[in-house]
Amino acid sequence: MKPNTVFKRAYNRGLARLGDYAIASDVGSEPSWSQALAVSRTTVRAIFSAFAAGGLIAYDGRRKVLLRHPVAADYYPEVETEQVGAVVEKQFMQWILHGDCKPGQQINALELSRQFGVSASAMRDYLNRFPRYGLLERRPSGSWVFKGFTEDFAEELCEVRSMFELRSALRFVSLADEEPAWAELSRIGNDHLALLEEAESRFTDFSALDERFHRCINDASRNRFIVGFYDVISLIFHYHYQWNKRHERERNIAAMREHLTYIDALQRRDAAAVTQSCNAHMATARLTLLASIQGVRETPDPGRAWPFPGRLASGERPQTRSRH
Amino acid sequence: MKPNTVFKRAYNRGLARLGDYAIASDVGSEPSWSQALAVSRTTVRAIFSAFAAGGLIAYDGRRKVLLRHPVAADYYPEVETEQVGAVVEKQFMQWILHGDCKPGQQINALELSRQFGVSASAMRDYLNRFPRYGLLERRPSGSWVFKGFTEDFAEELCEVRSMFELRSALRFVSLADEEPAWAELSRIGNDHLALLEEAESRFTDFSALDERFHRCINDASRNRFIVGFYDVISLIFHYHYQWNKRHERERNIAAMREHLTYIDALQRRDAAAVTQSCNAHMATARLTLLASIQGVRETPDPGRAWPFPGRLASGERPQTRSRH
DNA sequence: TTTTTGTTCGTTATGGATAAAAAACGTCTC
DNA sequence: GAGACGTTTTTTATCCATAACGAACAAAAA
Repeated sequence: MKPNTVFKRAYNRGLARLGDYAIASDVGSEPSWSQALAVSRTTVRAIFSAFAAGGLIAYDGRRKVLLRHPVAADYYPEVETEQVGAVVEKQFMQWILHGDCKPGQQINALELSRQFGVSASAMRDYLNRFPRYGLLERRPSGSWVFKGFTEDFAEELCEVRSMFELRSALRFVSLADEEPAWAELSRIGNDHLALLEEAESRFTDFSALDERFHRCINDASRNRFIVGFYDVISLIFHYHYQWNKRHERERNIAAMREHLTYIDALQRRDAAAVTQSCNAHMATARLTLLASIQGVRETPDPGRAWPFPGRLASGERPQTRSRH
Repeated sequence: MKPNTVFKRAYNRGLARLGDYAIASDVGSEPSWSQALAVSRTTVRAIFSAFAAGGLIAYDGRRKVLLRHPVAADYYPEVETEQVGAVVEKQFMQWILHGDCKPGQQINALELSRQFGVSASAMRDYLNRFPRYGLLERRPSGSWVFKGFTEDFAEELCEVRSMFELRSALRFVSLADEEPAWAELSRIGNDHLALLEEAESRFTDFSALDERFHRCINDASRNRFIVGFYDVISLIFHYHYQWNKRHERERNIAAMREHLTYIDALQRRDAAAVTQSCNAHMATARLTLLASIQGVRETPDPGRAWPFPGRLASGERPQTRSRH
């Protein structure tokens, strides 16, 4: 049956929100919470009931007054707040990128579902949604074949990416001055400068900035297929880089420099310079991705099981792979 | 539970195959039938059991001898041989294309499933597979929004199609002589000539030929994203033209002429001519699709003249996008 | 030995059940 | 009367059951 992860996640966020109120004060109406937590009022009512049962609030006629502030023990464990779909996605991407499966290999959905600890239906559901990425293919018999996160895949991905990005960038140049994209681009440029200043300490924030930048450009295409394709890029890069931290700092700094050149060309509306800087950046991204794949594929140190912790223990280094 | 449509379809094909045998002769082994009907031996055994139960064959030790030839009443109705997925797709595309559904409208999956006479699970399953076409979008709440088969959609589709097709065509030109694609292109060219000869009577066959031609070109890209994108094109065109037979003959003849020019340019490996003929054809295809959409959406005026010339009338600008 | 058949087991496609969540609809209060 | 609340109705997420289908294997026949 349907899991109440929506409730639990909203409940946790609701606990945090209780901190904004003083003891004995009214915490506000159900609709306002519905809006704030982005869930239906039905769920808000369930949360309030739980708050009341836990002695956090008390009903006083129509008012709901805060009795005490929440403590750590009030929260649901993080792990219980994940949707099955998200769990499957995470596990599946790990399975793919960790690379126990060879290109062309048939996928046993049932065994995978057991391995991931989800039902066969959930697995099927996920696989159904996945094939648009071109990594999976459906056999006529109904089973699935993993096409492989190969160099070919990366090459083809990058080829289309380059086409789309250049097209979008050139269209960006012809946007009217009052388009909000210009302001966003300007902000992104400033954020690059700020991040470069602190590159030593905060360079991992680059990933989010990178996505923001390229989405900003791709959005200018006003083409749902181009914009949608960036979801694939985003997914692949997101997961891939998560397991390839090698030379991350140098890589990111170089990418930021390229971005700045690129942004400058856009702002000058210099089509030739945009073309050049865009192509240059795409070429770098391609090389990075390819190198990254080889890094995963090569020398799989068999002595080391992949240390997928359910949750990283504190003090544990996040996501390093010592074989690099 | 799982429907036995595979069995029924194979059974019908098996009945037809029984006609090849003489009364009282051995109809052959299970493996040979498994191969011929492209189903597993398990299914063949089920079919043979049904044949025996229906008095069509009799087991004589290890031999299976034909008792009588099948008659019309032996066949399962065609309708029962369709997979649920196929039924949903057909109904859904029909609903979209002639439908009263407006762009941006929320889709009620449960009601649709009732309307189509399938289970909610099947509907959900289908919707999960569908969104890659960019026509549907998932709301965070889990429901679906129909983005609309609008002119914008068609424009964006055609834009990407043009990019991909040109890229593929230019790569086609650089294929080595011994690549089988050249032979296929040559056959396709001949089939065009043959079809033009009989255009009066067989012009509906053009649809299949058109797909074969463009797939042949797109395959040259050797890029799974480009090749995969043609599935979207194919689906849209397939279903759309099915309900827009207006001016079909003129449309098809014009397209075939353009194809022949295009093919000739490819065979001469003349990149400039390829670029020109490809772009011209893409522009025509775009106009055809747009007109076709308007034909569905607007008052279907059967008397109206075909509003798009096979070749662009002089002075008409190709590929204008009024919103830029 | 090679092919065919009987049998068993594992996997997939679909429908159905159920609790969660959202939406809709009144009623009530300030 | 606008917004808040209580209640009912509808829709969704997930799991499960089951028959269909496929694949592998052993025994039997050619």
